Amino acid sequence: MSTISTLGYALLSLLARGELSGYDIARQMKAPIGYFWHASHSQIYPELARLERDGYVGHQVVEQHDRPDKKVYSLTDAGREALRTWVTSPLDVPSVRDELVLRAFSLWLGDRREAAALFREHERRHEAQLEEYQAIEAHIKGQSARLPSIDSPEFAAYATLQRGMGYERECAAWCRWVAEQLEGGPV
Amino acid sequence: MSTISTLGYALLSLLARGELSGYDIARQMKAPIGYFWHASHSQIYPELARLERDGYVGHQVVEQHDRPDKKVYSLTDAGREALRTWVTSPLDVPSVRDELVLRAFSLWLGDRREAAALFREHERRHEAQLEEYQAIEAHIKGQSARLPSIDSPEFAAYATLQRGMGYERECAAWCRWVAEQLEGGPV
DNA sequence: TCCCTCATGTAAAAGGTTACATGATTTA
DNA sequence: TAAATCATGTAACCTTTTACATGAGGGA
Repeated sequence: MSTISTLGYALLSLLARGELSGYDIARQMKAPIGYFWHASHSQIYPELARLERDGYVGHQVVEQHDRPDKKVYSLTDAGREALRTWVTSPLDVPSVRDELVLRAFSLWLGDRREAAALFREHERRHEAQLEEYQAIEAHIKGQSARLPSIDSPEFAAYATLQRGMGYERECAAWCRWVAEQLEGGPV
Repeated sequence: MSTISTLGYALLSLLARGELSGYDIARQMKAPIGYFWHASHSQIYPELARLERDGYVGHQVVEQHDRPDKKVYSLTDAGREALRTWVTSPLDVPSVRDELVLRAFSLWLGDRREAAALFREHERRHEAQLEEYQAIEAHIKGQSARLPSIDSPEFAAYATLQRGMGYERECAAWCRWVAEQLEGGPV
């Protein structure tokens, strides 16, 4: 049944929660999962075709009168099984690529004020993203006092949200610390 | 003078601290900068050739008797200037790709115990990496009571180290939280 | 009338990983 | 004798980004 790329699993992950068209998937790739695995439609459409060819998904054409017809994809049993075993299979820690950290490594060469402005701006952006996540969390907590069951897709989404909040909080804190050093240091 | 890729700037960042051969750079790409921008020798050698063609670096052949001769690269004025302006130029927040978070999104499908084991293992790895960073920090702090000057390459390296520690701490904490949820939840 | 949303694709280019290729010296 | 280190490269492949391409319907 040939191997599936990580992108392929990302698509299966979304389809495991319900039927979606390629266009729907492209939209879902913005939040919350897209913050940890982004893909654009030019990657999604060919990957769906590949998954279908290999028997992991199937599709039905849904005719629409006021808008273009669409292909609605759903998981096959093989697709669901592949996804299930992938979740707990061995995984190496990923190699991170963050250009801002790379720039920090050459901070001593750049203009002090410009550098401070850059880090302050990134601090702001990470804080804005954090607030977005916190609003989603508030919405979830508003619906029920306790966390969703561990076996539910809702808990899984909540877990990725927690990671998102932790990530943004840490990025913002680091940017702030760097900016403070740049602003407070000797002239 | 044509554009430089992020990888190119990564190489310039290292050369700004001193002359290095391609082989040296490949080794440096393991720590501390490599944790935020990795590259293997098959990328490094062609990129150095490109940077030289475009006038950002130059090289001298150093003959050695007991080991192979090497090409030692150094920055040109143009290379140093390009690096300097790059540090503070506008930058979009990067899109993150983390397969473990992607897997968490499908946690509800997988075996509970296997999932807990996976997250415990990643917790351990991130903690091990954190300890490695802390050892480097201890070494730096052992040399001098106060932080290195903001204008120094040492401060810049210290700043990336801080980011590394924050990153690993946050990853480990999240993995631990997920594992605890999986282990403590109802059967 | 112009732009946005819905909807699906292809193609070219850039970036990154893995494998191929060579060869001397040192260490276990 | 086998493996690791030093040293430099190329080639094939996979992934990702950006641009090209089309077309209907709705709202400002």
